[in-house]
Amino acid sequence: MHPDTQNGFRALADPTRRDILKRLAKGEHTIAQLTQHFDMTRAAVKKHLTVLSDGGLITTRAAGRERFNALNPDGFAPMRDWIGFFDHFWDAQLSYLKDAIENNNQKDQHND
Amino acid sequence: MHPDTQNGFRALADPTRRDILKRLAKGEHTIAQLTQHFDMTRAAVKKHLTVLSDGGLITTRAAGRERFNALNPDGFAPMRDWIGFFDHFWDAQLSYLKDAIENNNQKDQHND
DNA sequence: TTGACAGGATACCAAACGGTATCATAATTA
DNA sequence: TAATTATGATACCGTTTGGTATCCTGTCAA
Repeated sequence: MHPDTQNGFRALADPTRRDILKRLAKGEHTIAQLTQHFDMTRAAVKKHLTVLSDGGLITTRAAGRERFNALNPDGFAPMRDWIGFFDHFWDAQLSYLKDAIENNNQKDQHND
Repeated sequence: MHPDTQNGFRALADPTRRDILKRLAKGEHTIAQLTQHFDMTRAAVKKHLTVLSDGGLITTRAAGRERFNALNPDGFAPMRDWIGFFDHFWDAQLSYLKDAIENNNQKDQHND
């Protein structure tokens, strides 16, 4: 369905990258700005940004020698949809639980 | 917030594991049954099931010498919630777009 | 009780991953 | 122009990961 599901989930699997996304949610950041918040080199942050870009979760806007990285909210759709598939099973489990409770009420009468 | 976010996202980052979850959505499976559908050994499938279990996405029920693996729909909540945080920014982008369109309508009047 | 069958555990391997160090390039600025 | 600044690219390194092969344990059936 969504071709970027794999790259998207891969991008979300690392805590540093999830942290980067949360920071980008507050606004655009250059690599240098992001690096200030992490205990790693600029090159390492750059690698994370590449993975996030491959996953379609961020976009980059060049301005002079700076490159502003920004959130791409649309990029979350494949993962949101994939996980959403299982919402149905959560509902199913709920109704199963409801049935179980009702059955228990009946079963209580003959102590089973 | 959710302690299992890391293990959950890690579990979802592999296509074989996502495939396993889709198959478990159809009902319980033993390791041997799952292995039939994949081009890998039972030991490899077992490793994937361990990762899925660490992520809280499946549960296991023992019956004799068989062990039935089942979906744990509740386990998806941490990832669903984490991604859900960014729904707000999608809305924000939409309203930004709406504003941009409205501004463009005004701007059209002086061709800017 | 002895096989056969389902699964667990571990050692091992190649590839991918997260990170650093280093060098190269383009754009500001003194 | 020369120095500085912001970034990109790449080689390299230790660890993790996905996979196999192998052996061990527990359960069912002759």
